[in-house]
Amino acid sequence: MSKRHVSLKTIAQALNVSMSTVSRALRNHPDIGPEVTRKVQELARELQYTPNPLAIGLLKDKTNTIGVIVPDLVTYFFSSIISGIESMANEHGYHIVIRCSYESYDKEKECLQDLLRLRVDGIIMCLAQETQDYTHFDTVLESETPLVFFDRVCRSNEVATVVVDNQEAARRITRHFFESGYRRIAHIAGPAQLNITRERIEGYKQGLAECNLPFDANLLAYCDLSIASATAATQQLLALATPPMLFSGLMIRRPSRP
Amino acid sequence: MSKRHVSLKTIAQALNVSMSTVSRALRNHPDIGPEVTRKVQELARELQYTPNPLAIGLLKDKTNTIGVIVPDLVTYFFSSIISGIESMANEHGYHIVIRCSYESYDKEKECLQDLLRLRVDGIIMCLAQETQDYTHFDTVLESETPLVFFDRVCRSNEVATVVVDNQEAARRITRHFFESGYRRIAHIAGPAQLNITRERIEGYKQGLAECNLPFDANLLAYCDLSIASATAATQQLLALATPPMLFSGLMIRRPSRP
DNA sequence: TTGTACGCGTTATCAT
DNA sequence: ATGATAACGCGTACAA
Repeated sequence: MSKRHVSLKTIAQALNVSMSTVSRALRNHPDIGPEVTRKVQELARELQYTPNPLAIGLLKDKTNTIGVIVPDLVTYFFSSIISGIESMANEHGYHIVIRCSYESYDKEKECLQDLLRLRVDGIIMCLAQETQDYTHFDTVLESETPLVFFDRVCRSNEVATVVVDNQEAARRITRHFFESGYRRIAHIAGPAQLNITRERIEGYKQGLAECNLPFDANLLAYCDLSIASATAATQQLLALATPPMLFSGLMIRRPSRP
Repeated sequence: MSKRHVSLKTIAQALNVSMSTVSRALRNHPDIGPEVTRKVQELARELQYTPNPLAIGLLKDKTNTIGVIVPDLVTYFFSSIISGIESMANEHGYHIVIRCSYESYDKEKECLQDLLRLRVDGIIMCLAQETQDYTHFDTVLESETPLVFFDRVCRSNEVATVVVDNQEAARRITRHFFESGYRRIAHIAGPAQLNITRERIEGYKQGLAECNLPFDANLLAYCDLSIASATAATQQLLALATPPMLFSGLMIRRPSRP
């Protein structure tokens, strides 16, 4: 018997009533007499009673826990996302358990298994860079544990994903510039082989087209995403006059087969 | 009955043995016959059985969970500390639940209560900037939940703390420079009213003394910790020749009354 | 060597 | 209006 925590039994014995009476009184069950209810609640407050979430979890098969796996805890991108998740989870009575894959495939598998073992009610994660094989998510799907990928995703017809919609973002920002009165809108792109680069350029062109602006290859610069090369590209464009900008938008994509 | 998870009962029924036999077989208890043990373990693997931590937690009054409260999840200082905690916790079979106080006193109290309610096995936290009153830690101490403060601390004779030992760090780095052959060692300090400033200056002077170097007021510059003012202070010192450096060391301080 | 029974804290069902 | 009991999943002291 743990004396560390007070339980229904503690209160029941102190008041010479049954545990079920205490349980109901605390939840304001109408069947319980007002006098008994008052006494029980008073003692509960005094003793700082809080229901044991383990017991409730066992009974209801629900932990109110969301598992979060990120490749890296320190990078601003991820820590800010964790911050958002924590905030939302909290607001809805959940708490989050953080795990880090360190961009490792093996570690990612381990984290995943650990979270399932914990009986988390759901998992939100970003794939590790190393991960090429996606079969370890079979276990998660079979367990029917809700799963959401963000940023780096896979198996997107089976799993809900949250990703930056690069094309839409580039399209919108291009239009935004146009609507703000600008007519020579440039774009600094990343490495040509990346998807995000292609998507953004596509959105950029789409935006231009929607605004009836011609596409001018001189206004499309490339960089390797390093600060130095971005600076160079900027200066190259500045020589042509108008400074370019690029924002990103966020889109939630639901699985096509739910 | 949850069909989501397989339990000892599931295996017991399938094999026509009792739950306790299964329980023991899985833990390689010597009392169980090798044949039965093999069968049980085989089926357990096949069914992907994992013990329910809620049940074990309830039984042992232990959750293997460490609660972590930080004022801010996004700042590098905190996210890197969380990363370290996660890593260590993990290595020792614990998982961590993250909560953020957003530098708010009320939120901090709330986080603390939530973690206690969760029955975490211990709490690691950094005080919110707003927090001036420290009585809300009474509850934690009474519950005998292990508590550790880091960086910003209070009630340090009752609670274990982990803080940067500014004085020792400044002393050591000063000696380090001396031992590396340098004889004119400067120091850039922060705002004069801060404790950390005083401590570092103290250590700096102590280091100089230990090396039999005279303290030269010209080699002590001040800044307000902003990049701009630190730059200015650096340039001021550079005019005098030797570029200064300042590192920090880490020390673990145990409560004086354990 | 294996099974039975109890307890951990809670809720829900069924009696009283 | 209140109490006894079962069930959630597990470990263990005790019985066989």
